[in-house]
Amino acid sequence: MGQPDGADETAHARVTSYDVARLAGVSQSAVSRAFRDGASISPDMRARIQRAARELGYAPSNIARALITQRSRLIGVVATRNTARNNPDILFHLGHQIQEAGNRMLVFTLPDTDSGEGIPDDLFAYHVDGVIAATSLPDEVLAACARRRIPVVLFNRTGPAASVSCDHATGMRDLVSHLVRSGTRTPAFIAGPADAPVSVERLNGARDAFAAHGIALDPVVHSDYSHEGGRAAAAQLLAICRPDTIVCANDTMALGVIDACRHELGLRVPEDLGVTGFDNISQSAWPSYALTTVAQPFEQLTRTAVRMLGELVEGEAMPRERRLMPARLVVRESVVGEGHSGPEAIPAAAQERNPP
Amino acid sequence: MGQPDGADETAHARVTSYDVARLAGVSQSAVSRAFRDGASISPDMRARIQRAARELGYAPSNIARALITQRSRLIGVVATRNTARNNPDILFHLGHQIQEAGNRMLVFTLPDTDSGEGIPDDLFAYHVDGVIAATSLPDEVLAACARRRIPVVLFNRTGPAASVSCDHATGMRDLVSHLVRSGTRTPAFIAGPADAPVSVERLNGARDAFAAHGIALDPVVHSDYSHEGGRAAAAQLLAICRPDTIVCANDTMALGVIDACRHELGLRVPEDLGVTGFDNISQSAWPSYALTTVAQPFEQLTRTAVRMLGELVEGEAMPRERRLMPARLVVRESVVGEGHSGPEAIPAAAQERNPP
DNA sequence: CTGTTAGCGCTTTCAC
DNA sequence: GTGAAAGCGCTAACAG
Repeated sequence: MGQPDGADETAHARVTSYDVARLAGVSQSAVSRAFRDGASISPDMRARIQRAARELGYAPSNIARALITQRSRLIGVVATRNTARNNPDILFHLGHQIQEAGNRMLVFTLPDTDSGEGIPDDLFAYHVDGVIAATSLPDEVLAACARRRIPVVLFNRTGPAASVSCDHATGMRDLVSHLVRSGTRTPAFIAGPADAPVSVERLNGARDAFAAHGIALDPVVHSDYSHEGGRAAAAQLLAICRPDTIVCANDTMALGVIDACRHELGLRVPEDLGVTGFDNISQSAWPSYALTTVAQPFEQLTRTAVRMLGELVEGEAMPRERRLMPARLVVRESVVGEGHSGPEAIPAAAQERNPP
Repeated sequence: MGQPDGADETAHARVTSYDVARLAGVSQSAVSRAFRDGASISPDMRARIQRAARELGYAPSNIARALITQRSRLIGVVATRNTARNNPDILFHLGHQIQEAGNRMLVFTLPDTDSGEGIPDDLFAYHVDGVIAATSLPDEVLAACARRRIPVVLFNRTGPAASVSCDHATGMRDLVSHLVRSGTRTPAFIAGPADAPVSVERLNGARDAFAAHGIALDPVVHSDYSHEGGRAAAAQLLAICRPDTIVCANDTMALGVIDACRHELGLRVPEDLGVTGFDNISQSAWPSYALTTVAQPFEQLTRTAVRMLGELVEGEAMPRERRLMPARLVVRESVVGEGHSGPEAIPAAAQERNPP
């Protein structure tokens, strides 16, 4: 029960531009103009209308506006649970930057298994102005978007649409160079799901880079990007061979590998085995792990994706341009330092130090 | 002219119900009915219309529908970066469950500092049917929603609206009971930001629970929920006193405390010092930490929030009901086990493992 | 600069 | 069960 809590009990139906117009004694179009910048309206009238609007608590309806304008100011973002779990910042940054551009983020979450067949109808139902896909969308969905002139930016994957990706291959090459200089000769690889484009790129990047040094990357086992998956893969791998370094397709698995080594397999990292990751998630910097990895420039990636989509919506960009953002090697202590090897490696607090 | 297949260059304007009606040789209202369940329409006609629609690639417009129906099927979700970072699953689960109910999640991200004054206009602009707020919304915003009959569910906080929260107090009481049984006598607390409702509840819960055992919780220091913040707070705390257990307001800080102890302060956990968290994020289960904590039932919380909001939208629920979901104690190894002699047994400055 | 008119794509009475 | 007409709240084209 309780008292009516301060809020007005009268059932206000939605306040419309018409109501404001009446109160201000002007036409509806005047109200419309008062709420759009660059419309031709006298400052005087605008002020009067704004006052009336405030009095009534009026805010223009984007829904009605979308209907006539053919611009909803809605950006569809398609993501899977993996995206949310492994790179939580991505969704936040996307939302934030979409907002800064004056739009709103409409989220389409897919279970990791779902291929996304079902979403296009909903995408169209809400008249999204554009789509950012952090999931591999089926080609038919992409084609349907193209047919309706809805621009799509693929995030960290490629396909028949524009895309923004981290340059995984180059990042891997830098990492591998570092590893080889540090003495790695018998590397193994723990990949993500076999159909994850990002994992494939990283695996191929690593394999090619090692090959360029005359080193074979073997064995390669697949896992699921998770900590538990990394642990299991490490156990499986180390039961059949003894690599000097395990290169992982992402940080989360690498942390699982380190935990498996230390807590189950009785192996020291980095003395007995080097471990590397990819992403540079925040946990990798924690001193318990100090994971050597490759940083994805998340914020730059999302910013570029949002900007690119904006340009596409305005018709200012090529519909299939690919933008690659550089990755950055982050050397910490999960592999022995350069020129050293084995148990006598220097305590590597020195490694992460920035040159003056 | 236009072939029906994908690579058509003709700029298809939006396919409308009118187009479908013409192709099927029926009225627009028939098309409308064909796409709403429970409308009175013959199965025969529905089939014919669906076929025509498929041929044209027609999907009904939720935007236009919203205008007439006064139901946008849009749910606004307000979150800060903290939410995204510390509990990434929340956003995913919310999105997923909102979808299952046939709606879509429109995300409003706020910088951690922003109070959210600016968002209500946008909320109204998109005619959201309801709002889930994982941030403390100013009372005026809540009042504005109430005036417009837009139901709001507060997530893990209370205020003049319905709410769904984890029962932090009871969770803390269970944790404290466990700690006291395990020998804790001189606990300290690391809280989150002083104005974070969740942190306040957990702090008060801990303080009251310890008081019931005749134990004072002291000192209490505030930090920022982050790993780095936890590390810093631990250093600060242990410089001035030597508690036997540090209770943290969330897991992330607790992990920072553990890292600080082991890697900077030369203290063993749990032998020299017990550490506990709250949330049960995935990292807490990792063997490097094995953090004793209290699990928030994230999925249940989000599910309840979504369902409750649905009921509110349908007018089936009390507008200010509060639902509390039970937390669950998760005992791992970051505090000494029951029946073992507590940390008092160990001389304070005894251990020196990792000299700085 | 301002008002009038038409209509975005849909659902809804209301007749039939 | 089906169709005709009216209009959701707004902006765009055109007069004035």
